[in-house]
Amino acid sequence: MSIDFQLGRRSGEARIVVAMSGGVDSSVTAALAAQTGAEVIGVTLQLYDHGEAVRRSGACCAGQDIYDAKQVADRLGIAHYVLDYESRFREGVIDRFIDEYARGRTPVPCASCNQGVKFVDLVAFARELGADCLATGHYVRRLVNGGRVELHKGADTRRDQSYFLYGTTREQLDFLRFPLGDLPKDEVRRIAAEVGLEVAAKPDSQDICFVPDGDYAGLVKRLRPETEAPGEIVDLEGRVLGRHRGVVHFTVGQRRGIEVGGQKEPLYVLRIEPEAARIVVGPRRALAVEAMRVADWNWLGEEQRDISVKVRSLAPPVAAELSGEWIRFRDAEYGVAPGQAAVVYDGTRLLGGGWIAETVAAMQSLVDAAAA
RNA sequence: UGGGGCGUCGCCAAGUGGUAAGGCACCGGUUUUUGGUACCGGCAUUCGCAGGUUCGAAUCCUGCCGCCCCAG
Repeated sequence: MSIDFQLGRRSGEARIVVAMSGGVDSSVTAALAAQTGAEVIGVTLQLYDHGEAVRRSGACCAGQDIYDAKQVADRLGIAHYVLDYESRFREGVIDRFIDEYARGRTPVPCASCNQGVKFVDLVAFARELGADCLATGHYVRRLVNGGRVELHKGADTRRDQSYFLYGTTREQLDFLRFPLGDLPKDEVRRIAAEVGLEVAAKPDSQDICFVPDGDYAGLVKRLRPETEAPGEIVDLEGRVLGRHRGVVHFTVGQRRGIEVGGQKEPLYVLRIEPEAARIVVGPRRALAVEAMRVADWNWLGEEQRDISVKVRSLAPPVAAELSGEWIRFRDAEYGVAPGQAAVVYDGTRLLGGGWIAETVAAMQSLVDAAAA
């Protein structure tokens, strides 16, 4: 297995910085970099610390994972640094995450992490080291098309991570490399085993890395107690259907956990009103959204109206029309939650994206009735 | 305390003699580097209680308890 890092110079003279989380993917990335003959420097970010060594499988960037990264670096015979980015991670990712929930929105911490700590701070550090590129283990592809650098989905569509990387700028993209983008996951694991990496069988990371037990609500509540203020659950007509134990527990589009029974059809969260500590619920058809406004755009493409867009990491992109900061879905989309990322594609190419700021219900009459 | 109606899983609700549908909620699992969604599976040996009739009752009879409505 040999990967061309497209460095524009003989690999023996090149220097590659690899972001190493301690997982399989970034470890294989480091291995592939080392195979080119370039000087490779592994960098692991310490992003948070839950006190003692966190032996939680599926986490990253703390305790055990830092140790794992160092082991891999040792085996590969490459330099390895651990950078303390805890305060930056707290401000750029964790605090933002908490604030968003307090606003009744649903954040995507992995996206803010990539577009902040990883692709701003770490890129800057790699440049300071005089590196020719920063390589990461993300499943996305960087393609050069007629002198233009493009970001595409990973070849293994089930593993594609482009959704979380929509905020990557052109300058960052010039400097970044994603050697796993063309590989299927099992091939990456096979390489890890072949090279003899201890992490070859390590479980994939999942959930929010800085929430040790999956209880993200607990974290939010500690810093923003108002998010656990009990309140009313109302329908679109304002009828009180029940009570809830804090807006922090809800996301637009959510079905389970509302705990209101006796209905003919399931209820979904339609809207969160944090000031009133109120949750508005309704049937699935009331969840239909025909358009959304997207804020804080990052754009890598050219002028284009007909696009496809993802409003969540899973689920395939859907056809839509782009007009300014507004996106209009061709068919109604369900469960569009403010705070999530809207990521725009043309085929496999990622054109850009931003945060979902507001949505327009397809069944406007229902919303108007609620406001009256 | 005259008349009428009702009481089936947490909620709603089929079922009127043949051996307890379904929906909602809830629980578990699958999927997944966000939250969710979706999908799959689980969920009343028992029908307000106590007797009785019957080969057999949630379904028929009797009594009691509780609730609702109308009339006082």
